[in-house]
Amino acid sequence: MLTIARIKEDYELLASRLDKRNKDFRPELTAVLNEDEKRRSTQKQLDDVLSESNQMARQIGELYKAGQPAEAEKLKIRTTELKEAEKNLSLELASVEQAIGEMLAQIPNAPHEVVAAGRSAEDNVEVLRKGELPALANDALPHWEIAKKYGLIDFELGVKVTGSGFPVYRGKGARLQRGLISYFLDRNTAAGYEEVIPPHFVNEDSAFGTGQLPDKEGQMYAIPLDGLYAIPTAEVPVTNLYRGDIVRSEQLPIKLTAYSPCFRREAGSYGKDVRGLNRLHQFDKVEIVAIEHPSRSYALLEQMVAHVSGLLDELELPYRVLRLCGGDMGFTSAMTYDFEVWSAGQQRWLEVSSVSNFETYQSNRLKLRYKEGEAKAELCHTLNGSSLALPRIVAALLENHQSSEGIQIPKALQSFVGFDLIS
RNA sequence: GGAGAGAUGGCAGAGUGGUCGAUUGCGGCGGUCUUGAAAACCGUUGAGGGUUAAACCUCCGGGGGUUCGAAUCCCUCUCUCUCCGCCA
Repeated sequence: MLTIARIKEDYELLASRLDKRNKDFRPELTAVLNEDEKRRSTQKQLDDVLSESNQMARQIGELYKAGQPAEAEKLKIRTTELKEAEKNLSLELASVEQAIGEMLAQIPNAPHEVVAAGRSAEDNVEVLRKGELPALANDALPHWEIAKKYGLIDFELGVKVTGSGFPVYRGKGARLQRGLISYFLDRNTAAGYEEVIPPHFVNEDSAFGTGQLPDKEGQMYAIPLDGLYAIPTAEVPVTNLYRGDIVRSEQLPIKLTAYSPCFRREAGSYGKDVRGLNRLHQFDKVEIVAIEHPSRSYALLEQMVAHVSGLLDELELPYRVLRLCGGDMGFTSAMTYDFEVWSAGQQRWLEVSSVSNFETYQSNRLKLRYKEGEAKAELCHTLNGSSLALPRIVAALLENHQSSEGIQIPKALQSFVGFDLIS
C-alpha cells in the first residue's frame, strides 16, 4: 500500500504517476487524507481521555495508600465517565482506521516515472528483442502434439487424477522438468541468490503481505479448515520470510531464489490460450526475490532483467522484453518487465517471466524495514521475478527445437537433463 | 490424538494488581585508557502514533473480560517445549 505520509507529501506527483494507469485516483487520494485528518483528531481526543484516566488512577492509588478511601471513591465517579468516553472513541478510531486501510487497499502502486501511460498490452514498450525466429518445416507441431508424440506429458491422465490443468509429466518429460529446475536454481545461486525451499501453503497474514489478499482471493486455492492458501508463486512465502523485520542496511541486498510448484485457479480462463502448457492450475516455477535499499533498487531491477535474459540466451530461445505500460502493470508494481519467448508451433509470444520492482508498496504491508546507523527505520524496496516459469519454457523448447530427428536439447541444459535429444 | 509447562525488548532472563515501557546480563553503538587491539571502566541502546519541538498516548504472543488501575487476575485463540501415542 502507499503510505499516508507519501500521499501527503507528494500528492500531485503520485496522482500524476497514477494517471499512467489510465484512471484518476485523486478522489481516492483525497479521501484518504480526509479520513486521516479524522483519525488524527479522534486519536488526540482518545489520548487526552486516556491521559486523564491514567492520572486519576494514580491519584486513587495514592489516596487508598494514604488511608482516604472516601476521597478515592469520589474520584471514581469521574473515571466512570472517562471509561464511557474511552469506549466510544476507541470504537470510532477503530472504524476510521479500518476505513483508511480499505481505502488504501483500493489504490494501486504509483508507476515509476519512465513507465509509459497506457490502456492495455498494446501500449507496452519493447526494450529488447533477441534471437532468430526459427523457420520450421511445414509439418511443425504445437507442443501439445509433440508432448503426445514423444510421451512427455499426459494431460488426460491428469484430468483423471485431479482435473484439467494438472498435467502428468512422464519419462524424459519429467526429467526435463527436473533438469530445468536444477539448471535455473544453479544459475540463480551462481548470481548470488540464496536458495530456499519455502512452505507451499501460507496463512492469511502472508497472503495479505504480498498483496494476494484481499484482491486476488478467488485466484488462490484455499483450505478454509486450516486457514491456509496454496501458494500461487514462491514470491509469497519467500518475501514473507522477512515480514515484520527490521534489517540493518549492511545486510542489503537480500537475494533469494526458490523453486516451488504454483497453484492458480485461473477462474474465467478458456479457449485456445489455455491449450497444452499455456495456462495451468499447477505448474513449476523458480523465482528470484530481492529486498534492497531504495537508492539501489532500480539498479538491481536492471541486474535481474539482465540475469533472466542470460538464461534465455543459454536456452537458445528467441525472446523479447517489454516494459509494461501503466494500464497493463500489476496492482502492486511500480515497474515491470515482461519476458516473452517465441512459440514457433503456435506462432505467438508467450510470457515466461515478469520482473518487478514494488518499491515500498509490499514492504509497507509487510512492515519490512531497514535501519541505517542510528536513523529511524525506513521501508525497504522489494523486487521479484520468475527465473523462470517452466511450462511455457518447455513449450517453446519443444516447438522451437523440433526437427525431423527429434527435439534438440540446448547445450547449457544437457548436463542437467542427462540427454541431448528427445526422439 | 492424550497429559503437563510456557510465550516479556536483538538474545538470555527477572518481574504475580499501583511511578514497569519494564531489574539484570550478553550483544550493539559512543567514549576513557592504548601505538593498535583486547580487557577494564563510563555512557547509551525497542517500535508505532502525536508535536515546530515537547507534553502526551499505545504496544510484555493475538482477541475479549474483571478493576479507579493489568506484563501481573479471569476467559478464549494461536504458537512453542516436555512426556505418551501414532507415523513419512
